[in-house]
Amino acid sequence: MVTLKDIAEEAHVSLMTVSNVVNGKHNKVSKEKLKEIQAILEKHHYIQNASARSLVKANSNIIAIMLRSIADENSLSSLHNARLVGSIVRQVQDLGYYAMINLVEDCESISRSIRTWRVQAAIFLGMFDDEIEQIYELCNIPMVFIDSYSKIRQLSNVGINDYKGGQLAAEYFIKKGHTRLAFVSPPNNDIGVVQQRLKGFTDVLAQHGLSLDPLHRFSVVSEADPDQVSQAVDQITRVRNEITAVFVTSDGLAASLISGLHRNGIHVPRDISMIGFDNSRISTQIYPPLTTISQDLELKARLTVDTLNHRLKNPDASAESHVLDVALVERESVLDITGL
Amino acid sequence: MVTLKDIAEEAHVSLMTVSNVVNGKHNKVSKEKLKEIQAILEKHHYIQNASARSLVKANSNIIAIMLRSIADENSLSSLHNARLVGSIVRQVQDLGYYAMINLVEDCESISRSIRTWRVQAAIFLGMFDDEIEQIYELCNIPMVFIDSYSKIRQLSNVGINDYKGGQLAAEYFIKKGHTRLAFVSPPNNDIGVVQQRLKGFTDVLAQHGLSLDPLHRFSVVSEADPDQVSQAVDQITRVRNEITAVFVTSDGLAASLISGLHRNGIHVPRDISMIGFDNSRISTQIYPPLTTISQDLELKARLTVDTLNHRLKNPDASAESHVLDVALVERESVLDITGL
DNA sequence: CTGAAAGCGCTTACAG
DNA sequence: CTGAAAGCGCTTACAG
Repeated sequence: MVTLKDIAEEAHVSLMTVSNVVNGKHNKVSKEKLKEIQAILEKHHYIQNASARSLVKANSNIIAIMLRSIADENSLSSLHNARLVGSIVRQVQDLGYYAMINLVEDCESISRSIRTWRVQAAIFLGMFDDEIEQIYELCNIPMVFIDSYSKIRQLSNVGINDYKGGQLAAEYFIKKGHTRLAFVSPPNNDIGVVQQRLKGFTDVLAQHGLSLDPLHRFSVVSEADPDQVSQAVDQITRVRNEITAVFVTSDGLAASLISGLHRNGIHVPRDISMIGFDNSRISTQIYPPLTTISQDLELKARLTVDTLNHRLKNPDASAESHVLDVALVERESVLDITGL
Repeated sequence: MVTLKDIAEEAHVSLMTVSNVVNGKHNKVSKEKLKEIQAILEKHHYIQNASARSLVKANSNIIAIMLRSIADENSLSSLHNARLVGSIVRQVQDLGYYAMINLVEDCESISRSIRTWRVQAAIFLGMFDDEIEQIYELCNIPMVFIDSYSKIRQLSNVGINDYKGGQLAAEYFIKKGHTRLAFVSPPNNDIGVVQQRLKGFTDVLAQHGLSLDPLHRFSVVSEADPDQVSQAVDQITRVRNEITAVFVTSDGLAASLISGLHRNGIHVPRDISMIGFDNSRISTQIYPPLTTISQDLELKARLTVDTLNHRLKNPDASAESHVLDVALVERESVLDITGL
């Protein structure tokens, strides 16, 4: 592997001069030497040793993507996470950083990999709100949490208006004549996103003198687990005559429910209407196409990485948060029953 | 940040002794000192500086995952890639390596990131066969290509029996009475996987005195692009009376086609039968549930990382390749028309 | 079992 | 504009 020293010898200059060329400090080098050194660099395909640079500069240009890993579940099997991570990696790379990806189970492992690599900034996906404070105190690097509802003030968060998402779903159902509703989500005890969507949903119901029967709230721990899904399908089937519409917090889960219900002879939207969340690709791959609450994942990824980049370039910059808008995308999974 | 030196001073021993403790060379340290040093290490939450270690050992414990990035497409928006990458990251991490993820557009960028970080091993997804030789000569580290059909002998590849997948689809269609068939895939000029599936498919047809009309082969460059998909839907719609069944090389694309055809009044399997590929989750989220060729992505990920790990632990080990089996999973997207 | 020396490849800070 | 010195935090190779 060619080093600065090798190049310096061949160019009959000091190592420092080559370093200046490599690092673009061209004003510190005479025009002739610059050209000559660049040619030699090119000829030998010189590539900087990131470890050496990282060691002396005490930073690494690595941005870590931390994915909470839940038991055996594949963290990238969710449509939302997969697309988001794909997009984040692209942004990270486009800004000249390296993307390291970590599946994390506890705070200890987060801090270990941040510190061992002197990771410069970190992005957190799927963390529980109560862990965030702990993480935040662990390492003093710029961090952005995605979709968190932690109460810590100094924290950068990029999320969406989940509350509005819930509102939109409820308003749309009501507009279409639905008053007996159900709600399906991951268990919401520790997930702010779910709590907010639920709150937006029930607040609108309340404004219309309606309410969500606790018996019509169903939870699915892992939407990748067929048993969990079919259990939810059975629960909905059992109350089919008590409800006319279901709000589901992810399109993937909604799709699974629709196909499960179909097997039980319950057709969407004929027998039950449904609204999903995310506007994932699957919402147009199924029949009926799914009415859903859309969010802009590319923008989410871009704001996340831009925020970190900004803070890395301006150490004094304070933490900033972003709340992205959501919108209802009308398709065909909700039946208009106002006429009935 | 606490260093070996700090620990050494506090323990009144040399830096070397602490290093031996940290690296588990416990036989080189007396029992008493060992305990004492471990306690101090623990107390200060010592974490090794990976850059320093990497610099002197000329390796990094980083395994790079190289994803071919195609224009604007999100490389993780494909169900297959997302799940595979999720699984690979888990395996990499479980074996004590770090996962760096790179979207690559050209060979240059591959070599740059491998060399700058002294990446120890690399995994390639979605590479074109003709680039592989070039990549292979670029860096002398263990590499595994996934789903490649490069002719280079020394190369480690982990793939599936695509040819058999094609055979299974054709045999099943024929068994169900289908003789006028279509084939939908990405453009297959440079993708071995597609070529093999097609060859398996047409070879079986030939054995039965049948053939695939070139006019019934459709290609979709990016299944994430709605325009591309609806173009394929229109093409199929136009020949609907000439065919009774379609073999599609991915479940995601099959799902999109089914829903697109549905909008054109063509129902699967009533009007057209369909077989997909991968047995992705979506195959059971749609209606009708998709008959498909299944492959084991978890195993694929495990073999990939195990192969690399083996070669890293045994520098003399030669490149090994794996071809995983596939199987047809029967669901409801193929109509039995033998009686008609 | 223990440690002093040299060096991995680079940058910072300084002197010319 | 140019370069000699020191050091980032660690490991290897060797001497005791």
